[in-house]
Amino acid sequence: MAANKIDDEQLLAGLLSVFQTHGYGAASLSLIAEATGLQRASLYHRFPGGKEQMAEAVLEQADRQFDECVLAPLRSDARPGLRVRRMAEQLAAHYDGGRCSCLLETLSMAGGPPSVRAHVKRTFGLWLKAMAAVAREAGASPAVARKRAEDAIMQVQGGLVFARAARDRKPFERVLSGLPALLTGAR
Amino acid sequence: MAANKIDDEQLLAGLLSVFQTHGYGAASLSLIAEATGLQRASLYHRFPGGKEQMAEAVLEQADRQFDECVLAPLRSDARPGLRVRRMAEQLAAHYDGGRCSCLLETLSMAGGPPSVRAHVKRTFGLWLKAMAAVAREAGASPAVARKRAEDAIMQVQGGLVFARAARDRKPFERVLSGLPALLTGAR
DNA sequence: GTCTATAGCTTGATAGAC
DNA sequence: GTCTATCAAGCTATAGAC
Repeated sequence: MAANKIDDEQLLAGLLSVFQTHGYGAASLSLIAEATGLQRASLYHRFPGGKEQMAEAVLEQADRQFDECVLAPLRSDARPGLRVRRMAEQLAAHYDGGRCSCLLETLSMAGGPPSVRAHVKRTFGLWLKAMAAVAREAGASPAVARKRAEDAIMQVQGGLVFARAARDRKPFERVLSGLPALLTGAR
Repeated sequence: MAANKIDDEQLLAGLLSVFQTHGYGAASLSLIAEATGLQRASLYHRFPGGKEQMAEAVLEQADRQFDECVLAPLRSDARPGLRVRRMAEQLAAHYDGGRCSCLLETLSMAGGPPSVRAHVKRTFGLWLKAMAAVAREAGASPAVARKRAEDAIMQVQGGLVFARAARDRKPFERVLSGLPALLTGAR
């Protein structure tokens, strides 16, 4: 088993940065080759399914990373407010304080293959469920918990769009610090 | 002055739909030609500056439309809560209940020319200012008014991203109906 | 003002040397 | 496993007929 010149971690990091910033349609193999350090033909050796498979791989990696880093704190045995605060800290790191766009946002744009859009929808559902579970533990009814989780996702996504479009990351940071109160229903 | 086969309104509507759904980088001239009913070469006659000028034109049109339809209700002499409710109704129509992405969101992605990204930032500023003015009239301090306006924009943008990515428009509708209370500070 | 035709480049993807 | 070379198709943009 000949060693890969570029290991999977580097490869997926390059793929992530390109899909995250350009979306599916505008992510060209030239951009990906540049970001990963591999030639286009080498990318097809690692991903025979082409660009679609590359996007799938980066979504799977993002799922794992998101679960291990961002959602993991939600499953601790601390009190709900503290758990959410830790998730917010992980979110801040994950999105580099608002400097990065969300992969789910950019890959949900028109032009991508149905499999990719379906994956994005599914991942959104997992995130929603994890946050609603904490809201429930904080005392909310199922309906209210879901509503709070939806609000949390919308505020995070909106904060990221605002940061990118208005080039002002402060509101995003404010959203993150407000998440514990939002999800637990604290005043 | 020979009559245009496609009038400016149709032309800009086609441009809008393409840039809105695909962003700048993935908006190809073929897609634009198909959406507008003009051949690629004819598009260059109307927009000698090419794709960049097309994006600028659609942003200018969007600014006008946004000001005339969405922001106009904010300048009426009704009480603040009612003004915001009318804006929310216009927003619902503008984004077709969450079926459309926001042009400002898609054009703020990487890959577009600096002039386009600068225009997007400026338009965000106008929107922010208009909503902050209503919040002030409802009794908020300048700082609080700005914060409320930022929250409103983030929730709307987040709601649109959620609708597209999770394919669920309900939370976006809920955001719109909550805007009057959010901006006026009502409980 | 719109069209057909075309230039020159880039795209996604493949073949084959090493 | 990665590379260079290549393909057909797509791209942005231009030239010139009508």
